[in-house]
Amino acid sequence: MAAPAPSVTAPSEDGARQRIFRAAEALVAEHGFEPVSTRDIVAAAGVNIAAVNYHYGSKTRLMLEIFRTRAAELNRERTRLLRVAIETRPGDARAILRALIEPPTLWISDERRVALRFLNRARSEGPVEVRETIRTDVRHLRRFVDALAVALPAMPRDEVLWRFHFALGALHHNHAADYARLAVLSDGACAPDDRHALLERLLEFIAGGFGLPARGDGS
Amino acid sequence: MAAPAPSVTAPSEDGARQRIFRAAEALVAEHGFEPVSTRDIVAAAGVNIAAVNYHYGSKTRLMLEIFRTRAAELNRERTRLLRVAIETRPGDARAILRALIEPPTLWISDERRVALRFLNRARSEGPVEVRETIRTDVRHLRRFVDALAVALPAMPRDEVLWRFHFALGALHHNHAADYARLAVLSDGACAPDDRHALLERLLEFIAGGFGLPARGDGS
DNA sequence: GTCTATACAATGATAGAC
DNA sequence: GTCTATCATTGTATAGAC
Repeated sequence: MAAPAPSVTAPSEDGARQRIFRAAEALVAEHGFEPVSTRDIVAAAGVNIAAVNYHYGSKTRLMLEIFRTRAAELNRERTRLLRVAIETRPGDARAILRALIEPPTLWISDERRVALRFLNRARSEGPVEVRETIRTDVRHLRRFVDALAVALPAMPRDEVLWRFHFALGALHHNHAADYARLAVLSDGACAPDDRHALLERLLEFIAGGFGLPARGDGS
Repeated sequence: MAAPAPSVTAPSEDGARQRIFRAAEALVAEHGFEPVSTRDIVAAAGVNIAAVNYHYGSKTRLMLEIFRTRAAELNRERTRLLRVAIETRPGDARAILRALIEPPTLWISDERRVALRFLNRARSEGPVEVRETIRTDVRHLRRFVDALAVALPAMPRDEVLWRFHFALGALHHNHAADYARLAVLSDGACAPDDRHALLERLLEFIAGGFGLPARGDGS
């Protein structure tokens, strides 16, 4: 979050470790896990084949580290937006859902795009250990479920949880391949170019799934 | 489709080819693509290592064949239900959506469960060629989009397509891992044991996403 | 046509020298 | 910290027996 602090010992501030991280993230984001070999990564990073194991232990642990780093960044932003939503619009379930889906929809700067594509690929194609982490680490999601339960007091908690589950499905169905399929199905009419419009569409779909009335006034 | 015709030459009616198919499907359904090697498959099928290449050309082509077979079965059933829905409940968008999600939710016999788990895994973890097929072969989905457009004449076709896209996301978010995550998140309260209840929940979520009013009377 | 034994290149990982 | 050499395992290919 703060600018990189200059260090006396200069502990590989942009050393081999960082270069491996960036190269692996970029290659996997573009080509996927399966086609990217350790040798591809070290070639792009300009380091020796053994460096991956030295710095990260294994290819899988490298991928886990990238995943954890980017997922933490994403969820930090979500949590911040959730706090704002609860404070400024208490009881507004739509604002809570917006905090959930806005970061993964609006990360569109070059750097963020790469991070997002890596995260999306990791979710489905990633090594078993990454998917294991996704399955068991749900702390960040619990905050949203709790907030939704407060905002929707008439809905049983089971019901909130199920609908939240379905909402995550709709949200996660946003790989490049998913949109490519939609493009085929729509003869090119539907493309995720306008991310803000996509955000509003997705939000309205999910809000409808939660039984919220169609949006009346602004926001 | 017809019963196996007795043949004089007995052309491997339950021979190596079939055994490889079944073994691969079962192993991948249980363990996933990555951990199952060609040698695991041939060991389970009781055939030689070269048999996979002889009968299917490659491991990937074997997986493609399994995928195409099971996906065709699933989509045949969907299409049949869609036809019934259009005939008996013309203009009922909820009935159309039900035809889409019922087969992949209610395939619960032992044999169907295996086929479904394979299809779900193929969708995310599968080889690039399988995902390529999923991306480009959308004929079966087009029928549903067309039917929905007829049933929802006030909704622009773009809007139908986008909501259909989100609905597929909610529907496909039903891997074992996804439900495991929901179980963690709900402290064990939510589990997909009752598939009929799951079907109704999912249908109501998607119907809400399409802006349909909450279900009034039966069905 | 069907199956087997064997070989091959590429992969992720590791040991040990420097 | 970095490198070279080497390892077992992977998917695949081929030659030849039945």
